[in-house]
Amino acid sequence: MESQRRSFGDDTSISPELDRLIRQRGRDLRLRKLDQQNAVKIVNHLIDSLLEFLKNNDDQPFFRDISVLTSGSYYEMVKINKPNEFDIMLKLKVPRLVLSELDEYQGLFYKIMLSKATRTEIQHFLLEDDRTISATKIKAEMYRLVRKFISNHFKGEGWVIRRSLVNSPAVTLEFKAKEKDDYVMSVDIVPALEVPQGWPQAARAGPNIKNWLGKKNCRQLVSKPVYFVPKRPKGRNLKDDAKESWRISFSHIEKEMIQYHGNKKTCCESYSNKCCRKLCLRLLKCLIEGLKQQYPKELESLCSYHGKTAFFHVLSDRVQDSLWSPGQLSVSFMKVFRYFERCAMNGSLPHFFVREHNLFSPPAFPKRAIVFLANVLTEQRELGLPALKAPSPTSALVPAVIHPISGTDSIVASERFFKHIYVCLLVIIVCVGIGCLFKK
DNA sequence: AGAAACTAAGAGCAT
DNA sequence: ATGCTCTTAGTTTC
Repeated sequence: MESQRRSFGDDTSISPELDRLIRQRGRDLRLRKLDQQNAVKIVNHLIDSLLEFLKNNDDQPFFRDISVLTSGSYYEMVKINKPNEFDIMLKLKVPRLVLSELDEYQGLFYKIMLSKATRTEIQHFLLEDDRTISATKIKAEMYRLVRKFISNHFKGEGWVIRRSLVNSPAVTLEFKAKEKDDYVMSVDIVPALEVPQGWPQAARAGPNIKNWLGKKNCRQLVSKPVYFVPKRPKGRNLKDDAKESWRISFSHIEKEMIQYHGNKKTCCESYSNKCCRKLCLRLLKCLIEGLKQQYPKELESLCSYHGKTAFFHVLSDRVQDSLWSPGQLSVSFMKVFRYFERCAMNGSLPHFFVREHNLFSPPAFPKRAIVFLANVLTEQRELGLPALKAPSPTSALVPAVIHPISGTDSIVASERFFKHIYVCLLVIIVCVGIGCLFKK
């Protein structure tokens, strides 16, 4: 009995050293105010100018009527180490839409059509049927506009547009300071369609937050619109619909849940009722980054969104504010960690809003990677979380942006590119070889 | 549309 | 280390 409790979910066994490590690391992860000031000056200038450019641009009226939705960890206030990644969603005004879920993707990817024919500006972004909104066309135009903006207004100011990746919804801008090579920032700009007319069927049940945030807040959140970003599922040989597909995004809901995270309204209102929920998420993000750095190949499909999702599941189950008091930091973090570990062991991490979609299912997350992750997490726990110790401040500057919406590491695509080259070379060599044989 | 009010969190200082 | 205030950035509201 005793030993069984120890091997499952027993959190009483946190050693003083582990407790100290968790607290120390939690402090180190803070963003320095000076870094923030420097970053914000540059990034806000960029975003303000980009908005002005888009609102006044003459050649693409559809992108004139936009509004900004800041998202991602910086704007959720859970960014760790350095303020070097910013996520901006640009909401595009669209007429009434009809969504149809793509089979095989359990409610995450959709084909989006206009509910009736239109003569508004969106007509240039439709497929031949004059109804279906083309994700690739919208993304390509976003890219073209951002590139035009940079070359017209930001020449030589340190901003470079990153090569577009087929699986990412974002146009990514990178900032490199001239003097300091190591100073890198990135801004992801993601076009998004707003769908105010209720959540799609797959998410209709709503997130499991009634006990945690209360029925009233739940109703409020569920009455908000959902967004769709131009992202196609992973994999080769996609069907035509999948190539033009949109992925549902709950970034704005996630941001709100992180902001109003308490069971009681008074949570984090003053000193006396501070809680450690956000800190737990930061620590989990740190651990994930550390592991990805240590095993980049094996954990290629792992991203911070998996951690965030697990975190939400724990919050919705462990609702009492008192359980999350700062004094309970290490206990709380280990609860989150153990849940994440169990998800990996079971190969099951349901999307928080689209519950039938398992984020730990192949092909997006290969079986091998799940098994590897489960083993690595167990090992981490047994060794006292060495991955938290890894000094990552410099590594955080390596421009491997994990996008919360895209949920994939941007580096993946470039690796695939090189694989293609290898394969091509191999084929050529074999052909030449065969040719030589025949000559003989 | 822009200013004011409000919130969160880092910094600094005292204990 | 912990408690508290001040400052700044982001958001909301009018």
